[in-house]
Amino acid sequence: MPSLSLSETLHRLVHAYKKQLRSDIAAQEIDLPVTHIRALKGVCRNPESTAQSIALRMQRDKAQITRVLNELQQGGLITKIDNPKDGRSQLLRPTAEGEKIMTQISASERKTVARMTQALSSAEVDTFIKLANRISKSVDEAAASKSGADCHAQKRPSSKPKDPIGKGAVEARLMEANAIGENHNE
Amino acid sequence: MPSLSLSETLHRLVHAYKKQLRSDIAAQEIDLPVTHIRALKGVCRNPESTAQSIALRMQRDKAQITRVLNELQQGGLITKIDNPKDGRSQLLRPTAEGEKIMTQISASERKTVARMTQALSSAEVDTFIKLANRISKSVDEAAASKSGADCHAQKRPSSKPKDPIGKGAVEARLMEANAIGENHNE
DNA sequence: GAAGAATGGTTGACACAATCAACCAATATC
DNA sequence: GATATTGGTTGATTGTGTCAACCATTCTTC
Repeated sequence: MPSLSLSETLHRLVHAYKKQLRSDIAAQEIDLPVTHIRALKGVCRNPESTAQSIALRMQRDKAQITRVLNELQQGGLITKIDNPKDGRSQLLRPTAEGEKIMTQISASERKTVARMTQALSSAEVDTFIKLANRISKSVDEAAASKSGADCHAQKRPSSKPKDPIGKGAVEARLMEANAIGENHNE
Repeated sequence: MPSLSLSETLHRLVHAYKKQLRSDIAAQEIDLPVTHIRALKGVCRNPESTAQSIALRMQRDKAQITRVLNELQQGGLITKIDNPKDGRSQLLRPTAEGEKIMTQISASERKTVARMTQALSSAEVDTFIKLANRISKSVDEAAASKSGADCHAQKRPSSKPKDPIGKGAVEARLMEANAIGENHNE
């Protein structure tokens, strides 16, 4: 069993990452919690975002997202405009200030990612991301099919798409958070 | 199919993992937060553990560890016995109850890890862990080398600026030595 | 062997993160 | 039109992480 330290590995990794990112962000005099940053990033990536779409994308509780978005709005980083298609929701747009902050954040994150991956080749980073995503996917599927099913069979809908990736694009993709405007759960 | 950024990948991964683990743990009617579980694990693994050694191993603040350990003690899962070698510290030992719980937790964790890695070969898991550890190490080293230059601490007396959006350059100073060189691979 | 630094541990305070339940208003469905 | 559903909000609560102040013991050094 070579995998007993997987959980420790994960905790350490994320702890190190968050700390580093916060440090890099703070160094730019941007004082935003990580969750806010992620949400802002989501808003900037997709001009049609709503609270719901952000919550879905981040896989977080909508209550949490609501609060984060309201704080971003209060801080003047995003605006909400009434959704003409649905009176219940508002479309989220970054303000000029929000775009500016986003630019700085992106720089910080690039820096963070560069530090994290400095000891790895592009191919290794690529491998890591692929493996991590496969792990996440397994967990999500296990959770989705948890009730009742004896689930000794894999719920994988069909063949696992191999997701071919050009090796040259690895660095770029590190920052391309959201190619996921498309929903990714079938 | 979407290839996420490294940061999103990490967030999703850990979120998925924690959720799954909590679910598996709860299924055994064990009501312990993840951090408590990790601490208990640390105590069980090393019969000579102290609060300090646990904090170091988990790379967490000693204040947090103190509280977790006290709660574990209150819950009757561990005991503290005076350290004959050092009047300041106590050695931590699991109680019989603690050992029992630990056994159940281990089973849950094995299950969780099995789910997470069901789509991976053991070689891939191994690769993943190694890459993750190298990343963590890079971050730790970056943090360690950075501290000591700038970083003037700043305290915030009282007010509750529930508006985190602002500027207020709050420096995140890192002290916390590392000594993470320990390789524990079982 | 006493002054002072360093260490192990505790406590208070607080910010961030996550989750659940109740709820309102607009939509959709019938 | 009654009803269920959905997007979003709010309150409450728990967990997680961090900093600072502090006490007692131990170590250092003179």
